Amino acid sequence: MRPAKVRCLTRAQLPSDTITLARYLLGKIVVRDWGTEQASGRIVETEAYNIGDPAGHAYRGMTPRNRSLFLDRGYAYVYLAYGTSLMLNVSSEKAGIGGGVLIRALEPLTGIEIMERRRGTTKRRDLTRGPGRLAAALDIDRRLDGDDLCAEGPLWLGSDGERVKTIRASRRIGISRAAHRLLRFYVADNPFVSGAARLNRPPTRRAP
DNA sequence: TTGGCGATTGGCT
DNA sequence: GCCAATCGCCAAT
Repeated sequence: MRPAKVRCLTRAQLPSDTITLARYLLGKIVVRDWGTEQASGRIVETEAYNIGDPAGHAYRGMTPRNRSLFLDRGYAYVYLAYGTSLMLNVSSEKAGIGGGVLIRALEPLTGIEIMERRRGTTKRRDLTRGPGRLAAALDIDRRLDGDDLCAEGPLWLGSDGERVKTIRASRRIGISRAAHRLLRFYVADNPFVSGAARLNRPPTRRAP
């Protein structure tokens, strides 16, 4: 059976609220197109950085770096973290309002060999598990900042109709402000989700 | 002009 | 689990 056709998401399909979008994007597909070849992966983990979030890059207003977060929803915001790792975000609010969804992990779908080459490993599970890793695998850098993800250009968002079964939430990874908020979303029991195992278990009730 | 600080990763103990 | 690498950003000087 051939894989289902991947259709580009339209801007109208995207929820115009950061947290709703972060959940909506789980199960959707990131496609990287170099013209002669292509690679893609299914989104299995996201984090929401919504309006008024002190952990979000948009919190202090627009700057040269973060201006893409203030575009209409569905545009790429790409930045370098720690001087070593590039991060892919999807702008998530109306034009003029800053918000974004960080894509934290993908399940590799196509173009596996390209991603293996770019990552210097053939360990399938490590190819796109983690935001810096998936950006490296897909050759995503600041040149793609501001790219329209709702158009079939070098980088776009698609769907093959697949729906994720169970979405779980946790604290976000690697931040200190608003750290308790449950704004990280991931597909339950998916091996390509990043983060420590204890973050990826179902919520447990506190002992009495 | 400068210095502190990350939405991480990979290597080593 | 701990920690160094590495560098662009930006608030404050």
